[in-house]
Amino acid sequence: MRDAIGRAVRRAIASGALPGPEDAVALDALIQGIEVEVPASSDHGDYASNVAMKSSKLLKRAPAQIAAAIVAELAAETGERIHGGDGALGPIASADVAGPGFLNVRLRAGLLADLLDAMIAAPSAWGHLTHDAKEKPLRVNVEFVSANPTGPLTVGNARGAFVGDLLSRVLEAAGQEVTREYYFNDFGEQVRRLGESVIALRDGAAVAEDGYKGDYVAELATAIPPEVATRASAARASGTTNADEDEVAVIGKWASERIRLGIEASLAALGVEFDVWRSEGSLYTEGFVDRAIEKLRAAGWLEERDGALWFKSTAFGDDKDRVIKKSTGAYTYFGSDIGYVEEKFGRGFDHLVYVWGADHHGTVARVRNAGEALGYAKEHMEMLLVAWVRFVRDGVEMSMSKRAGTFVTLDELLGEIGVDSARWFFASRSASTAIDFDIKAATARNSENPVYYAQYAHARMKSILRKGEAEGMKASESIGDLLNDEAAPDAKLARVIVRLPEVVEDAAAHHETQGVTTYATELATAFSAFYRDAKVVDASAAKLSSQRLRLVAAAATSLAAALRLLGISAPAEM
RNA sequence: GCGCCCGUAGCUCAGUGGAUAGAGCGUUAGGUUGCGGACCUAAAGGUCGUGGGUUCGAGUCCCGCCGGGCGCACCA
Repeated sequence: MRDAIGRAVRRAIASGALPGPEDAVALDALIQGIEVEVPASSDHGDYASNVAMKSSKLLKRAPAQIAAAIVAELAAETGERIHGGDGALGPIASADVAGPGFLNVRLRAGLLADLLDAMIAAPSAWGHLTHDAKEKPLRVNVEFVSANPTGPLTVGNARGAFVGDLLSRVLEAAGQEVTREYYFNDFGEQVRRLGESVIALRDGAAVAEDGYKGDYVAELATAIPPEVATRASAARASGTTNADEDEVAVIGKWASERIRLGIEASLAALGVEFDVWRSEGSLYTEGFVDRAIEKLRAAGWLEERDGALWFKSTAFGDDKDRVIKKSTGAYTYFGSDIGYVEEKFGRGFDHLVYVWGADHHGTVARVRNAGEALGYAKEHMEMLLVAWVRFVRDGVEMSMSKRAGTFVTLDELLGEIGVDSARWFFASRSASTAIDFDIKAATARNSENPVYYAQYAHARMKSILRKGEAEGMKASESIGDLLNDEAAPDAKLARVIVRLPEVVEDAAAHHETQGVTTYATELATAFSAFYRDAKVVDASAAKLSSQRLRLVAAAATSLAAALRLLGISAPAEM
């Protein structure tokens, strides 16, 4: 639709109906940015655009005049294909000018039927945007969770896990090639502290003040396999002072890998699976950090000061310069981050997304600055900051202290509320908003919880299809004339069904999934209204029944596709 | 003090500079002989924190203020 209007604008200018602008670049930007929306009231047509008002200044004509010229061109438009469909789709039925210059467009009734038929012909592709085959898909790296494996994931990690996975799914649906990546620290202070804590408990000693004290540490202490214990005692006997080889290192490394496997299992239970697990240590052993530093040094972005190595981040607008290598000779996390940027782009990604907790916002500027200094464009390094979640039960905030041992693990939470509920909850809220998660409301298996509303509608659609089958009815081969009456319940439902591709496009463009949950709810609501007003399985009206069975099948396909996009199950029965 | 995020209905939250600001829950009043009542219809409920500005048009963009969250290390 956007394209159709854009072409109409260009043709109107080419034909002299509208004056050409002096600024061709501005015209391109205008056409690129044409906004098309589904009006709140159907009196305003199926689609509306404000392009005439937007372009008024640039084209030096009154909005109404511009809109009229576009309408004339649209009337001539034929063979328009929208929604990325392959079929030969019909033209726009009518377009008119309203109010201060809104362009209101109505689709030919047959178009809706064509769209539905095309969709049913390829149900598995529904909700996935098609692309020009010549166009190479964007390669995107989405790094998320990335919690260090020194303890099980807690509910605090839940939002990042879902947000990252949901974003990945939406980008994939939009035709991008996504790599899901988990970055973790398998060496250094935290892992040593973990090793020390496990050793202390193994030996019946007290855990140090800054050590890890959760129950899982005690379990680790009793689960050290013989092979690891042998290596540990050998390391101790050798009396080595090498922090990479001593007993603490051996035990710490084993414990953290074991925890990491537990994390992997927890995430898999949420339907979150990673393509790449990248350890921080490997960035050093494989030389990425050194190479990145040499690259920065050669470009003049480094400076020795007070015995430490600094990156001149202020040259890129940061508040202060940042240390890469401390005067002790040890690298900072920032050093790893720099090596990692180099490593990721080296793998050929076009775009990097980091899903970080809101507490990381202080590091956004420095990492992007370093990326720019390494020669990569800032706009290809995107940090998605995920806001805090307060977990609330009966109106009381649950305390979440690792030190006090009162934290709730992700496994516990999901055991209580279910993956579908949790996914819906996070998908329906924007990542940047701090939210309250009411565990009681999320647990309720009733109308308080919108995810069940959508799933219920799907189960009922499937139930109708089963009933039709049981009565020997078959869905018709095409939707036929079922949708000719625009005011009938059938056409109303169909208009909602076909909107999914636009919803996916918007979600991918904005990196937000709320639109998908809204769509699922709207489709479920539209189906409820249809269900109330139209009888599907009716032995006395065979043709109508078979057409409606086809319509219901299309509704089920679209609702299931929307839910699948969110990683939520679409049950046939509940 | 500086920076980032946020403030929308009683509650939890949507809202792409556009037409009458929406949804779910909660409240109130109704509905089902027909395929799943985990349902449907309707009503009440809003100075979009606040004061300016930009714009033909601002919940949306800009500035100030108020309130909340999170950061401001040669920590990890």
